[in-house]
Amino acid sequence: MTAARRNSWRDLREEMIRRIATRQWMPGALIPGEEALAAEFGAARATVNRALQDLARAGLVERRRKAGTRVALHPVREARFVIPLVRTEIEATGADYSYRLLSRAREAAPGAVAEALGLKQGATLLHLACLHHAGGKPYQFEDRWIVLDTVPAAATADFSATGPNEWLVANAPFSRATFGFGAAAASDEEARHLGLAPGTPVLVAERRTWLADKPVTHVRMVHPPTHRFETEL
Amino acid sequence: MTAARRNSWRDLREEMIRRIATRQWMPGALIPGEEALAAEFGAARATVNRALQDLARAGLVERRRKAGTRVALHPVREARFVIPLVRTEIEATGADYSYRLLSRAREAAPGAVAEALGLKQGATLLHLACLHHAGGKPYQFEDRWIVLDTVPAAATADFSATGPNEWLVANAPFSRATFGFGAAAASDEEARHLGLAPGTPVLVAERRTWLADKPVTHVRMVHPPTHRFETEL
DNA sequence: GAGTGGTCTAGACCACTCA
DNA sequence: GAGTGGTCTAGACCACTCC
Repeated sequence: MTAARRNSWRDLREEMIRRIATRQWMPGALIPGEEALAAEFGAARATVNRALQDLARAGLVERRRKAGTRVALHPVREARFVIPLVRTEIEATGADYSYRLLSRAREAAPGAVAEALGLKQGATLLHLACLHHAGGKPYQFEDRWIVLDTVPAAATADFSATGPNEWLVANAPFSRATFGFGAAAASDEEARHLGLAPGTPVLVAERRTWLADKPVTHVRMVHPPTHRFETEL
Repeated sequence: MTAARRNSWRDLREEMIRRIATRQWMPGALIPGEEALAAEFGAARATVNRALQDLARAGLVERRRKAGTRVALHPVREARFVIPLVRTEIEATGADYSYRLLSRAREAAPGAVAEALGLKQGATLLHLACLHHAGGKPYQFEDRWIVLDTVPAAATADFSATGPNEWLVANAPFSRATFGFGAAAASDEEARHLGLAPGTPVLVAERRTWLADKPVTHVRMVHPPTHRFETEL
């Protein structure tokens, strides 16, 4: 067949993006309803709907029942970062990966950690400090807290060979997670392990997970300032 | 079955997540095909498909034609950050927003900027420095380069009242973008405008956009170390 | 109340990939 | 070649909002 059957939802989406980019559909303007577009493109309404939903997810249009669909005034495009395992991430670059467990103990969670996980102050958690190397150079310092009430098996798990990271993804499912980035000055401990001067700027990523409202883990991942999280939109 | 009319694709997704979380569907295991699930849930295959596609997008399962759908071994969940306009972002918190243009000039792009955009070294771009305040306190220092060959209208645009940010989203569509996070020590200029001591750790976000292979803009957004990019997965 | 998007169904064909 | 996901269609009803 020829151009006739080129009406996949991706084709529709592409055409809609073109109309928005060329300002044939002006920012803030109402665009035709799904029924009208379906008629124009010679497609089913479900197909038009799929294309429009994708544009809405990308932030190019805003949709409201009864009000209709309009081109977003401020295209709020989203950045999607994939957060792989450290090991996977490093091996993907072709560099050698090595892991070392620095310490392991049951300790009272610091106030900030307890608060982030919604635990009462002073709760006792499993605390691990780990170091990940890429190509022989320090790559990430991992400061992890695991809630043993939620993941009792972690108490007897062996984290000396593989990181808690990998153990958890295989043994502790979660239903909700938060993720955040920030910058900070390296603490003495972080600086020592990463081979930096104390106070050096470091990139900090934090992740917390829950399984059905029960906190699972909190991890603070510290990277040298040369590190970049990059993504394509 | 429970067969009330509560078989929306979200309900199916929730049940599937539960099965993965309870390891009723083990990591790496093949799960039933769409047809079988549709029969079991008493739903149309399209509905099952919608739920499964959503799980795949979230990284919980991996799908391949003929091979079927299996629970992801390493739940490579992705973090999605919405990158709104600074103004929108600040106003959403209820704080007052104010903007100031610090400088504007045509200059040769620094090597790093030219390289990131794929321009030849020494290309002349429009260079803007701006400062965004939230609630009277410095929030973001914006160091922007605009490619006038791609966006000639920027040469005569007035950036004294509203930021290049807002002007660009309304006047310069793009088809590709990259986004990245990193940590750095504040330069003297950045520190001065953000009210920090030089060398203080700052969170740096960079964004570059292209319109059909022609570079549009490069922006470096510098935040005080108190700043956090947070997201829910 | 009425209009628009959100979703479900049933059936069909296609496209990819594995054996 | 055959099995599985990917997508399209046509029709229907529902849910939310705006007037």
